Amino acid sequence: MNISTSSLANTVVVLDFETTGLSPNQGDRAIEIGAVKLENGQVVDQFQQLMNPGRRVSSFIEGYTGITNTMLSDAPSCEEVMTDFASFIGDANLVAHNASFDQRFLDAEFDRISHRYDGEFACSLLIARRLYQDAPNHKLGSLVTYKNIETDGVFHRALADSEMTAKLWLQMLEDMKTDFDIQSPSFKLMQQISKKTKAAVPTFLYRTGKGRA
DNA sequence: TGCCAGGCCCTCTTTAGGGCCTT
Repeated sequence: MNISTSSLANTVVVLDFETTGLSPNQGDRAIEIGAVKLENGQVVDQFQQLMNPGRRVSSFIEGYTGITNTMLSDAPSCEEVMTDFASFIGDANLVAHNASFDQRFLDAEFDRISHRYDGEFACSLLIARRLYQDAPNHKLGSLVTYKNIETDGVFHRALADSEMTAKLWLQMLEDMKTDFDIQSPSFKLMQQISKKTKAAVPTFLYRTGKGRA
């Protein structure tokens, strides 16, 4: 493995979209993308950009995100922003909270610019449901409180949410070290966890930590 | 007019239904 490949293997981009609604299949578009790049557990870069979806957003979305039609009127197009974002992520693996949602919008927006990427997704929500089975719920904000993760108090903006998700991701890696003696949890291992039943995860992690997987 | 997401996951399940998550 050469140096660049080795570096890529340890690079993860944690991302979050703000959008006009819940479904690109129903015509919804991205209005903001935020992301942080992690290398070997350290934040090395970040990305945040509003984008103009070409139509007005609802008052619900204005209230939910704080992103107004006025703010979007001067923003570059989705196509411009997503072209820049494609360069930012490269082929790194990706993390998001409820990743199926962000993956749908990433794929839909990349389709519009005919861009393909090779990275794979891991879902912090699915992993948290398995690792933190005693949490009151698994909303991002609730998990941040549950794990005493420091925030700046901003929610539902793309960069702030991606930063919180990145901190949650690193916390989960740390907890796997302390609770299951897994010193360097790989991205693949995290994906494996998200696909196992909740009941099977503790035994799986115990055996992995003891090198018996 | 009325409807409108999609995937995961649990259970009073599997020939189903509904809550949880994301905006």
